[in-house]
Amino acid sequence: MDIIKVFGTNLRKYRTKLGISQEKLAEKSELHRTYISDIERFKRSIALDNIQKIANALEIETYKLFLEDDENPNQE
Amino acid sequence: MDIIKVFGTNLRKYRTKLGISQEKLAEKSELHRTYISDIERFKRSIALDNIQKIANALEIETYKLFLEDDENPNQE
DNA sequence: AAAAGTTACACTTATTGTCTGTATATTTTT
DNA sequence: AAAAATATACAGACAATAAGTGTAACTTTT
Repeated sequence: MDIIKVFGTNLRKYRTKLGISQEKLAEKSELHRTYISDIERFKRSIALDNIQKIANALEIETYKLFLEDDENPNQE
Repeated sequence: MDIIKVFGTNLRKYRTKLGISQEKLAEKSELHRTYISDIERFKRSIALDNIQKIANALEIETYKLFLEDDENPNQE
C-alpha cells in the first residue's frame, strides 16, 4: 500500500483517538494547520523531522505511523 | 533518539544483513549511491517516497526502519 | 598494489514546508 | 431551525530543504 496513505490514515486515526482537532495538533507539533490537513488527505510527502514531530505530538512511537491495518506487531 | 540516526543506523543494519554494497542498494532502490551513503552517515533527511523505496529494496516492512534497539515489537 | 567499496564536497533542480485567505462542512447554542 | 462557533478543505505564493548527480579522495579487501 502507498506509504502516503498509510501515514495519513494513521495520523487521523491517532489524532481522533487523542480527541483533538487538526489545529490543536498543529500547535502541539509546531506545524501549520493546513499542513496537517494536507497529510490527512494524502496530498503531501513528509520528511523525517516532521514525522518525528507528529509522532511526539500524538504521543506514540514513530513506527506506529507506518503500520498497516493487518500488520500490528503488538496488537496493543 | 534522533530519528535521522535511527533511520540511518537501521538502513545500514539491514543492508549489511542483506550482504550488499551501498551501490547495489542504490541500484535496487533507484536512488543514487552517494545518497545512500549520506543517509547512513546521518547527513540527510528523507521524505516518505524514498523511505518506501528503501524499505522495498531492503525487503523489509517500512516500520522496521523506525524501531530503536530496545523497542522491537516482534522480537523476530 | 589493484579493485571494490565508502565518504566528502559542491552544485542544480524538484519537492517539501510555511503561510494567508477563503469556502465549505460539521457541531453547538439559542 | 436558524445562527454562531468550530473544524476541515482547498488554492496559491514564497521560502526552505530534500533529491539527484558528478568528481575526487579516502579506506578496506583481496
